[in-house]
Amino acid sequence: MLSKKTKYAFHALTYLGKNRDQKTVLIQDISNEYGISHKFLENILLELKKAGILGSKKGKGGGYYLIKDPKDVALSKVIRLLDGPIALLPCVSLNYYEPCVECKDEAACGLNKVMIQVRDEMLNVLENKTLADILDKE
Amino acid sequence: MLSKKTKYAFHALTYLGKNRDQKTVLIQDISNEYGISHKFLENILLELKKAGILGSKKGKGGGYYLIKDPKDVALSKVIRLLDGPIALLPCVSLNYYEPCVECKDEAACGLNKVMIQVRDEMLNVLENKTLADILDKE
DNA sequence: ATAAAACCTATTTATTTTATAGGGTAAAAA
DNA sequence: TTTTTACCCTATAAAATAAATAGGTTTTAT
Repeated sequence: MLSKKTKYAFHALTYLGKNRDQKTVLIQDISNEYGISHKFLENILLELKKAGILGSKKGKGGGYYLIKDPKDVALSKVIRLLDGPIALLPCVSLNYYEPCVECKDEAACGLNKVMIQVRDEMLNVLENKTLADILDKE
Repeated sequence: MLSKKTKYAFHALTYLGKNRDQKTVLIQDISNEYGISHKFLENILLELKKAGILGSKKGKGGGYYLIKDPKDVALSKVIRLLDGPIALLPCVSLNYYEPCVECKDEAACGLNKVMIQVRDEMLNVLENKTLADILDKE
């Protein structure tokens, strides 16, 4: 399951995507819209900014805005940023690989092979679908 | 990510599948093989038994054994049993559905639609691959 | 100057996962 | 029939992670 952090990130991105006509959007507006704690959302937006997805402007009249084209924001990127690995096992993660401690021989692990398949099927959707696809349907 | 519980369940099932020639296998043997706490594993095997995947025999010479044909144990069943939902959002879970609290209109949610796709791709593997597929590769 | 807003770091609280404890119960061997 | 063996069950504790909060700092428009 995705964490609330990731879910909130998607909500925020959706909101910002819908309001691209505005120069900036306040954290407050987004947290009001979805009933998310202001401070919690603040941390999330900061991460999205550090990742180069959002831009911001400080001071009066400031706020956040989408810096990337929605079609260039893959869903996988957002999930990895806030939640970490997409794969179901650390030993098949592309971005957060770790061997399974109890596994003697990864090459001979049947579970490993199936989970690679699952990962690839997930990525097939999550790498190709973007924020633009979400916005389309709203 | 799958929990350790689920991972251990797969290890145990693999071990039992490999040793189907024996009448029974001791918890101790499995926990030794993978370095899993005896008591923790005990709980997991019990759940697998309640779900009709394993059988057991009490008393001296007792232990656990596979009651189902490995090809009839879908990976999805094991995951749902120990971990719960496979879907990435509660609002797209087939077996553990719950609406997202912050979501006003599920039918108009773009994220919902994409996550249904992800779920279906995952299930396409996890429902069709079974314990037999894992055993094959070991 | 002042007010408004993002920025930053740390801490606390809550929840979930993992593990442990300790006995109860059934079955089989001797 | 006694004893051993190992499953069965419930409750609790410890650890890890996720979620939320706190309080100050910096920047900018007016």
